[in-house]
Amino acid sequence: MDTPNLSDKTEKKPLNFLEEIIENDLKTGKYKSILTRFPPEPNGYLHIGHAKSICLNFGLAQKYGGKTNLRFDDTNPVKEDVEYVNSIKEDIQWLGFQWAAEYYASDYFEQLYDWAVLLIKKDLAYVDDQTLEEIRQNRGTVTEPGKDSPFRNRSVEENLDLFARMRAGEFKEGDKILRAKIDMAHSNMHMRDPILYRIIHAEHHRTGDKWCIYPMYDYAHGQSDSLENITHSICTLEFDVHRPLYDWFIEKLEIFPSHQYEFARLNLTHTVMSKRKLLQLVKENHVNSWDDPRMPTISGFRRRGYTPESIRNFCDTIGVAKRDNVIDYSLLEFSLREHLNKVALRRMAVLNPLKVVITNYPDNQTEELDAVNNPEDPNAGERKVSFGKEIYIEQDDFMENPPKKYFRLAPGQEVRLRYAYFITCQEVIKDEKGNIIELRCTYDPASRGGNSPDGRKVKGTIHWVSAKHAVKAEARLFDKLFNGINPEEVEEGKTFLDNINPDSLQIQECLLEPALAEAKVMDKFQFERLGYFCADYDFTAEKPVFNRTCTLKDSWSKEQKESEAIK
RNA sequence: UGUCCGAUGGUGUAGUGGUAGCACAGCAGAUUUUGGUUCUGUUAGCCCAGGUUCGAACCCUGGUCGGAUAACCA
Repeated sequence: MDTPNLSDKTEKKPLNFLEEIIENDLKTGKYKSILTRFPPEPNGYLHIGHAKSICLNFGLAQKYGGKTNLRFDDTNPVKEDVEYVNSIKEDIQWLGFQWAAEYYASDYFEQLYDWAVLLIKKDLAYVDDQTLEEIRQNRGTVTEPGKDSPFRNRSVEENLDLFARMRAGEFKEGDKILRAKIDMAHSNMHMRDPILYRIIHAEHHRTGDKWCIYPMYDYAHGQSDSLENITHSICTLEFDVHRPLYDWFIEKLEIFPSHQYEFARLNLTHTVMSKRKLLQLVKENHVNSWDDPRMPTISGFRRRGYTPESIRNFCDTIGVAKRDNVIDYSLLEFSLREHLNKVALRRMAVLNPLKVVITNYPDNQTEELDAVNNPEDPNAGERKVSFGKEIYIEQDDFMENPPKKYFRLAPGQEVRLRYAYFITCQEVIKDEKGNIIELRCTYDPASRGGNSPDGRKVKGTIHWVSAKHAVKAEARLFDKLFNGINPEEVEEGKTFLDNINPDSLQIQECLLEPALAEAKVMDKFQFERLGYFCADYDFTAEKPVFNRTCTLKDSWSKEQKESEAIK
C-alpha cells in the first residue's frame, strides 16, 4: 500500500511543551542528543493510549535526531507474560517504529540490588517487619503524618543481614520488606518511607526462580532510566507525585540524572482504556480476543483495518498537553478516512441485495465494463467489471414511495448504475406478504459506461453486482462496543459492562464483485458508498471475510434520521 | 481534609503583555458517474472576582471547578 507523506502538514506546527523543553536542553548544551524510552509492563496488550505514548517517545527522538529504547517494566512476575512481550513488540513495529535497544527492568535486578545495599549502608533504607496492615495504618493520611516503624532504627549491619536473607529466600511473602528511610511526615505520601523491595515467591518470565525479592516500580523505573542514560523520561500525569521520589533515588545514588516529564493520557469517547478493564472484556468473553476489531487495542485497530499512518496522524493531531482531555472518536475516524480515501482501491459489493432484472437487456449477454480503481489516485488504474441481465442492488437504493430529494431508484425513476447504464424502474415484484423481492427495469443502451449521449442527467448513481458473477462473502459490521460517551460513568450498583452495546457485531452474507475474491488478508478497500473494508485474518478465497473498518461519511442518512425524528 | 497538576468554542489544541488562530464536529452552498472526495462560506470560546498596566487569555492576589495522589500494582 502506498503511504502518502502525511508529515508535511506537521512542519509548521507550533511546539508542544515537551518539544520546548527538549529544544531548550539541546540549545543550552545540557544534552548533545536525546534518548527516550517506551516502558510498558508486559501484562496486557497495547491500546490506543499507548500509541500516543509511543508516537511521542519515538516521534520526539526522531524529530531531534535522538533514539528510543524499548524497556519492559517487568518487576511484578505474577502479572507478566511473554505473550504480552511479543504482542507489544509487534504492535510497536506495526506502528512504524524501531527501538534502538531492547531492555528489561529485570536485566537490572543485580544492579538494583547492589544499590539497595548501598542505600542501607548510607542508612537510607531499612528492613521492616510490620504487616501490610500495620504499614498502611502507620502511613498516616493526607492530613495526618505517619508514624515511624518500630524497625526503622535497626542497625546497618542488621539491615544488611536481613536484606541478604530476604534475597536468599529465608522469609515468606509479606514477612519483610525493604523501605527507604525518608520522612514519615512528608506531605507527599510517596515520600513516607516508600517500599523498595517485597518478597514474591513466583516464577518470573525471564529470570525464572533466580529472585524472590522484586523491586517496586518507584525503585526500579528511575534507576533503569538512569542506567540507560535516558535524557527525557516521559510518562503520564498520575506519576507527577512520584517525581520527587524519582529524583531522590538519583540524588542519593549519585547516578546519571534522567528527568521525568508528565503529559495527559489519551481518553477516547465511547471507549474504556484501562488494561484491567480490557483484560476483563477478553477474559469474560465480551469480545473474542485482544485483537477483536471492536477493541481499542492496537492489534484490534489493526485487525479492524486501521492503518499505522492513520493512527500516527491521529496522535499527531491530538497534540500533547497537561490538561485532562477526552478526544472525540470522530477525530480518529477522520484520520482513518483521510488516509484510506487516498490509498484504498474502490470495489463494488452489495450488503443487502435486491434483485433487478433488466427486461430489455439481451438474455445471455455479458459485458466487461471499465471501472476506475481509485479516483483519488490515477496510478491505481482501472479494472473490468462484468455486467449482465440480472444484477443485485442495495435494498436501501430502492423505495416504492420515496421522500423528496430521494435520488435513487423508485418506480418510474431513472438512476445510473455505476460504470454501467442508466436504468428505469418499470415494475415492482412482491411476495405474498408484500415484501419487495425483485425489480423489473429497462436500460438505455446508449448510456453505456454511465453517460447518455443526449446529455440528460440523472441525480443518483448506485452500485451493483452482476448476479451471475457475484461472489458470496461474509461481512462483519461493527458498531461501538459501548453505549454512551463515557462507558465508565455508571449508576450505583452498575459497572462499565452494563454499558456494552449488545449489537456491536453484526455478521451477514454479502455479494462481492469477483475481483475481491483475490484479495489477501489485511488488504483494504473502499466498497463504494458503503465504507472501508479489509480482508480479515479469517479470509480465504473460498470464503472471503471482510471487516467493515468504518462507514463513509453519510450526510443523506443523517438527514433522513433527522426528518424522521421530526415526524 | 493535606500536597501536586490543570482550566481558551461542542471536542481537542495554539497564542508566553498588543486584532484570540487551527483541526474535528455542526450548519449552508458549489463541484461530483460514490448523498464519498474536493472547494467556499459560516455558527460557537479565554472559569470567576479584584489588582498591576496605556493595554491582560497571558503577570499578581483571592476564590471556584476538575483531576491526580493515601497497592507489598505499574
